[in-house]
Amino acid sequence: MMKKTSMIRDNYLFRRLYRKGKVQVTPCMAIYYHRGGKTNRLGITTTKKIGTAVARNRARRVILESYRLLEDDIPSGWDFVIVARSRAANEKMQVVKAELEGALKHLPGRRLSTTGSKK
RNA sequence: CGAGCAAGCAAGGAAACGGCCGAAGGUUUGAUACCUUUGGAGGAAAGUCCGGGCUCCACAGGGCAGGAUAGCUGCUAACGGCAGCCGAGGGCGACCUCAGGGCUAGUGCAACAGAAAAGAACCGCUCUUUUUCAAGAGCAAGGGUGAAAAGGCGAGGUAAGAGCUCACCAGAGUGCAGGCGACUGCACUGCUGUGUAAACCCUAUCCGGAGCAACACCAACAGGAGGCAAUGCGGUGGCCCGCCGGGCCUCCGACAGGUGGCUUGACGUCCCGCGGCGACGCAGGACGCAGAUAGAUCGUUUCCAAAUACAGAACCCGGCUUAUAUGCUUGGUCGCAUU
RNA sequence: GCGGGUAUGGUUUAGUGGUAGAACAUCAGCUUCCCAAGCUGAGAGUGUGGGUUCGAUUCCCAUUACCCGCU
Repeated sequence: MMKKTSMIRDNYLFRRLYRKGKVQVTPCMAIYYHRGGKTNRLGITTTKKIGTAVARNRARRVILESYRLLEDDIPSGWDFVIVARSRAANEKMQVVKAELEGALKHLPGRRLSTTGSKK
């Protein structure tokens, strides 16, 4: 069933992902991902560049909801940090969800094959 | 009907499915997880410009320095806020705006132009002497400069002039009357060197410092090197005193987790009564009550013509300022038309 | 959340009420066969909106943007 999304809260985890993780960039966000524990963990960063507190809250909510709807289809064992870009606050939730889905489609293939070549 | 003025309100709603945070209750567990019920952002939550509560430092003490305010009377816990009134300015008017004390306490500044920017005389005017040039005396009306020129304007007066005299006007002083007061009215006195205090300053009143990352508690921790020192160091803040504490500073290293504070309070909304022009005060009743800690109110679909602006509590409250789509309400004013 | 600061030509900066100055850069001319360097000259600026004042970069208020410190 729907289980609770576990969140990344500690700063050192964010720093590790920024340093060691791989990046996938879409118009609305930048996704950092790295191998983690048994369950998937998610962190969301909304910087002041996005806008006011209302815009930051909306970007965070939209990304969290997109992730929540896709969570069952994502292979486990990854940590994610999603950095919202300035368009995320204005887009509808379906757009963000489609972008996230498209970006994470690479994950299983990347996990099976050992090729680390970036596109 | 048009234009304009003032005051005020709302700040989407409904349904279905799914999701987030808190509280209470229940089941369960080694941690916890699940279920039910219930509550869950704003008029500015914003900017942090003022004021207060609260906490710690001596329950806050003395002095200096510094800062804030600036018509009067009140309201308030307090205020730089608000109300009423006074004065000045603007508008035909409804009404609006004003840091609105003191340059006859002192000091300073007033570029350029101009004779002169504060106890003024360049061009001038008049009289006397003199053939003339010029010299002496008197005057401040006229000229031009400037943002500002020695009260304004007219008449009398004079050698020429001048508040020298007079009427009106502006200001100042004195007296009387009214008002709690700011101030207003009347009379008298020729009393009249400008502006600037958002220049220094003076006067009056007020202000101790820091801020919930305050502060308190629990858990954990490891110390080493160098330097200074009882006329010293810290609490304590710009300085001195006073009080309290007890060695202090620099570098390297280690730790850097949790709980409380945390929301019931000068509380808000509605109804009603009394006092007050009003701000507001007093009294009664009913209802309501976010408390997170990477930080919660949303996502999708449908309907309502459309629902979209500015924007998200972070210790709390009273103001101010700034941003704001759309839709309304009420009361004055002016103009036109009709009766 | 709390506290503090800055804004001046394209860039780095002076300027304590009276015409806003300098350096580098840009442009034009001279010099050179050409370029560079050098010399001469020109253009270009007070974040925004109000207020005080005769007059504001300067003083006061508001606002915008940016920067810094405190876990």
